[in-house]
Amino acid sequence: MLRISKLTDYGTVVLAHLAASRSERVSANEVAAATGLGLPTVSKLLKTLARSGLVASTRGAQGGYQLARDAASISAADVIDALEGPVSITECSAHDSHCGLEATCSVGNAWQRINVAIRRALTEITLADLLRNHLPTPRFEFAGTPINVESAKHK
Amino acid sequence: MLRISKLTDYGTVVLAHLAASRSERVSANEVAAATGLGLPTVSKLLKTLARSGLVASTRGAQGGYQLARDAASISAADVIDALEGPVSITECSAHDSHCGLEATCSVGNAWQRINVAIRRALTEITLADLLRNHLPTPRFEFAGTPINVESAKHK
DNA sequence: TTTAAATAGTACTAAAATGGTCCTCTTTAT
DNA sequence: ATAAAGAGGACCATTTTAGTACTATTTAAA
Repeated sequence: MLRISKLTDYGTVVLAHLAASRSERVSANEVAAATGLGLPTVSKLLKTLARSGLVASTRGAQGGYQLARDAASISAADVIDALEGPVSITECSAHDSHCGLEATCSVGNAWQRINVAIRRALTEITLADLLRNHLPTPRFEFAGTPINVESAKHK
Repeated sequence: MLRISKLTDYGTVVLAHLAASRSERVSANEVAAATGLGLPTVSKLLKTLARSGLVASTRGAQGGYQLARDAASISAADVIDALEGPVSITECSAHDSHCGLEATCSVGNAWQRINVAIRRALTEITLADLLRNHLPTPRFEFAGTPINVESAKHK
């Protein structure tokens, strides 16, 4: 449910690597090698992240990428926005015939509010948080069945 | 970003209609007519919702559906779980070669925490909330550009 | 007891999103 | 000049999603 795309997930990994290489310029190649992701994929991600201003790029030989701002001021919401675009939680195909006059629009409104709530949560977590994560991994219930965090984590 | 599927959205509409028809048994046909959604789609949704226990079904002539419990005790999280299954926010294709020893796993952990936060938000909003929604529709910024709520709502 | 109105379950198909790769162009240090 | 980078697309395969259809089962009512 409500999952972010694999690309966004990878994007976080890439950004985390940049954050770890404190302000030193890193090439896409190096990032790929360090993270184990494919070069074309990493390259694509970095290009997108550069276009949306999260990383700064330097072209030419000895070029590369670095975080455009401090890791503490890049939120999870920023990353998602950059890689998945500002699409709202509901899409609403909006065929004119659909959605009579009843409770329907109310529902749309409610999803918007949910959206705001989620967004707040995403804004509160920064890249810096992602790095200092020697917190105990919380075990939590998910739809009744407990999720095995191991299998959900990057291996 | 982070959007729920159209089906889940429709599911909410369907549930809202059931909630509005206070405990009277409603057939899939009636729901379809009332909401403007296609009968096969509504039918499929109701079957799924029944299987996951959110609605109770009665078979045979004069049969139909009704909410299994009070609208106030059905959360948005319940609806999403029922219609999209308990998939975590990150999928993590987990090819063994990927994800070196570095910051990667940290990232996974962080997404899990984000997941918890989102889940809390989703659990706090109930079907009952979805119904009493004559709240002013909030206009809010989304990734810099203000979202036109009209186009995001059901039309 | 037959019939028709319903749901249950599942399979299938078309369309859209996603992930991943590749190619060409531009920039720049050496 | 050359080679090492990034910029920007185009492209295709795979998966997901949405929607439909079909068959079986249940049950109220004629």
